[in-house]
Amino acid sequence: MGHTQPHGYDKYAYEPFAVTVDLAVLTIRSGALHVLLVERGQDPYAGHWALPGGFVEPSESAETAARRELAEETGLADVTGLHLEQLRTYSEPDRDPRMRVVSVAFTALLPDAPEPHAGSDAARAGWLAYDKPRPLAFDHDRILADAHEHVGTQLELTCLATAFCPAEFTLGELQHVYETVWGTALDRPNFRRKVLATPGFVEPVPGAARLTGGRGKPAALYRAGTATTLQPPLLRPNPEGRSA
Amino acid sequence: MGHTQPHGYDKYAYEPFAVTVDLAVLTIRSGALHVLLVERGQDPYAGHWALPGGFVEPSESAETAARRELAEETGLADVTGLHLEQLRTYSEPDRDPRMRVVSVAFTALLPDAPEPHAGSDAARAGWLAYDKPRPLAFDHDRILADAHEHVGTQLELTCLATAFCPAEFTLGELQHVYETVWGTALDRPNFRRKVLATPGFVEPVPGAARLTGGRGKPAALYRAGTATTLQPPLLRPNPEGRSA
DNA sequence: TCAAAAGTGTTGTCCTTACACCCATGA
DNA sequence: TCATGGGTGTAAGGACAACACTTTTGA
Repeated sequence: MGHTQPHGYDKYAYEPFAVTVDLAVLTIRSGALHVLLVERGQDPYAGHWALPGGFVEPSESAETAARRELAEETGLADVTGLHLEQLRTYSEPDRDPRMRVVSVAFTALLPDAPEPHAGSDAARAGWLAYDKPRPLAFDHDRILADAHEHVGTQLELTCLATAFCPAEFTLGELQHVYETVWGTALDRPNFRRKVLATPGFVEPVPGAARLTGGRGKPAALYRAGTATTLQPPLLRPNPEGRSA
Repeated sequence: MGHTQPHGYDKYAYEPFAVTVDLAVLTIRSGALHVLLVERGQDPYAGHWALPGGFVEPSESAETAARRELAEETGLADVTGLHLEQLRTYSEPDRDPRMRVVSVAFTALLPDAPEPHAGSDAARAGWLAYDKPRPLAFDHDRILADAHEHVGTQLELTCLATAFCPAEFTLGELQHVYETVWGTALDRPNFRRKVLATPGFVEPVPGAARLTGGRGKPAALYRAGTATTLQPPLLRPNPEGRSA
């Protein structure tokens, strides 16, 4: 911004850039990772699934636009508290065949999954299992993969996992978040100790317990704590590469 | 991209967005962290220091534009191998008083510091000590702070530190990178063991040694290895918050 | 009484830390 | 011979992995 300006201040000297947001909205449904997708109603990629998103309006920041789109697509009344995080920006010149589109991608994590409504441009909208619905329109496969990788890394380093859980949750549910996103099983005793040993990760709800699935011993309930970072980190069992 | 399009395909229906890149180019000079800055020649912020950057051209991705700007600003002939990483995108509507500018910010790390040339729009360009030159123009203070934080976190998790070093370096120099970016002292024996115990972090240059500053025992030389991630991470001594 | 899920205990291994100490070089 | 920086050794403490085991519920 404000640097070398090839042709002075003529705002229309160049082919304009469109700026959009794309949202990788993740949730856990019936024990599996799901992603919010819309089915495109028009070309290009008519009939393909795509990430929800839309244009940044003149008075908005990308973050504001993302939150507005999230509210519109999920039908959630209050998205102010939801975890929304910028992923990265995709700007390859040919990523949209119609014109030059630069897209700021976000990840959002939801505790449970209200049914979405289809927007103006979309034929359908819904939660689809993470593994299934490829290929997506445009470069959305890559964006979604980047989002998954990013969330996986964030689980190692931060207390983000609680964003997938409702206000009160059991440690088993929290562990299930990790196992679902990472695709690996964790040792329950060790996970439990690690979480409880991290100050501010979770705080107990006194006296409360929940019967989980009707089977087994009732589990104590916890709320998300105030801490944001995990020190030391909670590393994935499979020592596989991280990008970031 | 390709989602709800309020007014069809009229590319000029809206006030256009300008898309730029901003570069936080960091290096270590005489033992201190330095950042590449340009002094603005025109309003707004004439006479203020700012991060180098410029417009993304119609045929470029943001990454390509960033690499081009880096080459132009530093005068380096070959920037293909240099470490360049997308930081995040800044899109607040009022961040440039002239028009709507969305900027994709990058971090770049350089081993040594060739003197930069001032560009067309800039009065001067140069390496300034990281702590000194505030406030910068626009929201560049925040971008620079985010870049610093990001690099600090990357040093914990990846083998990125070698990007600050020349092709052959001593372990003392590598340790100095950590100490400079983090602002903390590290225990030399432990640092040494940690680095050497990580396969692919560094590889020894057989038989080579360098007299460091003319004083002390000559140090063995190492080259950057092929590994990219640190497993397990090399945590900062001061357990202070990370953002991400 | 059994299956299922929560929760506790224990042990060995690895990593980290905080040191003490020796080595090679220039002044 | 001293200051300076490189390099090795070591013992204590913490974190983690693996596993056995107990508890509490519904069927």
